[in-house]
Order: sequence, then C-alpha cells, then structure tokens
Amino acid sequence: MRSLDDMLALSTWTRELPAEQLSRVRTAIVVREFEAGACISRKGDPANAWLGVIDGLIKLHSLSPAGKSVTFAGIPAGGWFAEGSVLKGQPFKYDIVALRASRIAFMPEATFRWLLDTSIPFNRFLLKQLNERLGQFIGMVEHDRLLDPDARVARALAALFNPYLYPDASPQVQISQEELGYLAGASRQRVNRSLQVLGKAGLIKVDYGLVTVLDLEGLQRFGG
Amino acid sequence: MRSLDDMLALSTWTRELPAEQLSRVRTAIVVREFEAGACISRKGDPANAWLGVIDGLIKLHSLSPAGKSVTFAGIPAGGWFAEGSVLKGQPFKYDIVALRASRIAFMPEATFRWLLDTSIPFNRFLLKQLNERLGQFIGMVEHDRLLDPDARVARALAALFNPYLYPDASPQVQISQEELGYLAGASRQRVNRSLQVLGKAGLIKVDYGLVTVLDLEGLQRFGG
DNA sequence: GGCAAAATGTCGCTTGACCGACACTCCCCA
DNA sequence: TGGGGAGTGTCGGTCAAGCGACATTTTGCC
Repeated sequence: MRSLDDMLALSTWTRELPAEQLSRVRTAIVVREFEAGACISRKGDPANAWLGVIDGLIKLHSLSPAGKSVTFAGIPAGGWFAEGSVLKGQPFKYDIVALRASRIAFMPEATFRWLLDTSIPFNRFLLKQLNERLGQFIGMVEHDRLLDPDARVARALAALFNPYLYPDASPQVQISQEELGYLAGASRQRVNRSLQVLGKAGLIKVDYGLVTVLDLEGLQRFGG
Repeated sequence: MRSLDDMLALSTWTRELPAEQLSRVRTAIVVREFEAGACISRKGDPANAWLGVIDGLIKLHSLSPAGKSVTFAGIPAGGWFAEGSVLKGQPFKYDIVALRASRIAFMPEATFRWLLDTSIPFNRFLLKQLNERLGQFIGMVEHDRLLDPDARVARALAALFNPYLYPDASPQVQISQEELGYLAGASRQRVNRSLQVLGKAGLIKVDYGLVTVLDLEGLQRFGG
C-alpha cells in the first residue's frame, strides 16, 4: 500500500463507480504526509474532508480533563474514516494523530457530498461501513465490560485487522505497548503482561515496537 | 405514546414518506405485547424484523460466560432499533428484553428492505440513525474509560433521553438501580451512591423504581 | 390489612488494576 | 560507534470498585 492509486484500487467503494466519476474524485483528493506523532486534526476542528490512510498508522484519540487517554480506533493503511463527523456536519470529537510517518488522502467535503448525492453504490458502502464500525464499538463496550485485560488486548489487536474496514494484507502492526494500552483500555504494564500471555498462547509474536498476528481467529475468540 | 399510529406519527422517518407507501408499511407492521422481564429476541436469533418500541422500555443486553451482564442500550417508547443486524443479514448479537410491560412494533425484513430499495428519505434516515447510534457508542467507550462511576451513571441516564433517537417527551424513566448499573457499567451498590450524588446536585429526582430527570444538559455535562 | 417479592440503603472485605519507580534493551543517527 | 531517547520488563504500594451480606422500604396483590 504505497500510492493513492494503489489504495483506491483496494477500496471497495471505488469498485462500482463509473470511470468518469472515479477520475473526478481522484483529482479532487489531496495527499499530505505526516511524521510520527504529528497531529492530523484536533478535537473541535471542522470536519471538512473524508480521510483515508494510504500508508502508515493513525489513531482516533481523546484526552480527558484529568489527563487520561483513550484511543477509539487505530486505523492502518487502507482505512477510510471520519464519515461520521462529515455526515453530521459537526466538528471532530477526537484528535487524529499519526502514530508513525503516514500518508493521508483528503477527500474534500464537497466531493464527499457529491458522491453521496449521486452514487447509490457509495451510499450503500457508507451504510455498510457505518454499520461495521458500529459493530466494532458495540464490541468495544462489551469487551471493556465483560472481559479481562488479556482478552481485551487480544480483541483490540484483532480490531486493527478488520478485513472489511482495512483491506490490507499485512499481518504486522508497528505500535508501542503504551498505544495498545490506550486502545485496549489498560495500562502499559498490564498490556505488557497480556502480550506475553498471548505470545505464549501462540496467537502473536512480539518484537520491539512490533506485533505480528499469527492467528487472527484465535485472537478474536480469546478468553470469552 | 400509546398506539402504533401515535408512534408512527412521531417517528421522523415517516414524515417524508408518501401516503401510499406509509399505508403499505403500516399494514405490514405487526404489534406484539410483552410482559416485564419477557425476552423479545435472543442472541443468535435471526434478525428478520426492524423493531420499534410503542410503549414500555426494552434493553439490548448481553451476558458473559462468566455470568456478568452488559446493557448496550435502553430503548424507551419512540425508539426504533435493530437496523444494524437486519442490514447485515446477521443474527442478533445481543438479547432483547422487556424491562417493563411493553408493546413492540415488528416491521418485517421484507418491508424494511423494500423501503431501503425505494425510498431515498428512508436511506437518509437510516444513515443518520446509524451515525447517531455510533456517536452514542463512541461516547460509551469514552465515558467508560475516562469518567468516574458518578459521571458514567449521569451519561447513561442522559442517553435514555436522546431526543433524536427517542422522540418522546416524558422526563421520567421507570428502571431499577440494578438495570442502571448494567447500562452504566457499575454495580448496583455503586449506582445507588451515584444516584444520591446526582440527586443532591439537583440533576435528578430518585423515587422507588423511578428516576425523573430535572436537568438533562447538566446530566450530559456532569463530571467531565 | 398483610404477605411476598422486588427494590433500596449501607457496611466491610477482597481483589486486581493503576501508577510510580527503576533497570534494561533496542534503535537511530550524529 | 557511542550516546540519547524511545520502548520494554518487573516490582510493590495504593486505592477504589466489586461483591456478599443483611436490614429496611416499597409495591402489588390476594
């Protein structure tokens, strides 16, 4: 997943778009680069573009007044996001931060709305994507409430490899244990223990700043 | 909110539907009654209808293997739900339980899909409703992770009065503290303390099996 | 009116996650 | 190639939520 064209080719919503419409969209999209740790957009900023991750890894993230962090979702290469805020016409409710050097596609709101108004397939795609994401968040609430930290870490990892939302083939993700903690709702130290458990169970392989998924099905099922 | 027709009149998605289409929908809908505690549908059952709460209160609920409960959402009179499962064509991922004696409208899947295929306004409505619900669940994850139990109880209560999802005017909800615990992710005993705090803050009034909201804005803002 | 069931209010113990602390390892790059 | 910063592994104290327990209150219903 390197170029915008590669990404568009992999995105399901481009499949049923007529060539003419696709090329109009293609030229409207702006690509920007961000280095690791850079802020792509802040909570409260106007949501005036639909965003796609061409390369890298970003997170949707919120910081409480008390200084605690949550990460709502990590979005790897291949993922499109922020349709919710654009649809509502409301500012972002979270920060968007690059976890690594990343290349981001910006589809301007006007183009997004034009697609919404003219393309039935695009509407269908959005309905499915929103629904899929809703499923992920329902899952997060369920897992937060019912599962122990080991299982939560397993599900949080698995969610990074949702084949529908993120049609990328790589079984690896380059992410620190602290960031995994923000994703799974556990402290860095607790995540460390959980990764050891998952590693010994043969579900993942842990390296410095890198997790390799060996058994995605197993991760999704782990501990409950 | 007593009769099916009252409810349809209050539902936003009926507003822009042509009279002919609405009457076809109206005749397809089946109304069933459930007593308090009755199970409307179980996890794993096929999702072959879109559901509306004409009267009463129901919950979407899941039970872990370890015996712990989560309630994903409480849905009061005026709410329509389960579009996610019907859209996916997948069985329910949660139990649907009547918390009180309730009257439920069942719109058959075929009718639902027919609306989806023929009515642009209905598609718009669904997109907005899914998006709204997604916002609620993102909020739940955020609150679960960042806020203390008092504030979580406040938000869980406020969520029952979302004016977009549940266009009903009553400021009261008849629900036990134990059920509020399942909604807020706290134990019954902890909810009890939280309700006293919120009561003393003048945001709610607590009676036996009944909570009256005095300040919805205040509840939504409480503690964070 | 009175009984049973449901709901509420309160206590204290237990438990496990959080968090600070610190040593160590790994990577990048000057 | 070596120094600094980021990331990892591990310990133990602290603290708050969960939970069992039990008394009390309220309601519905015969």
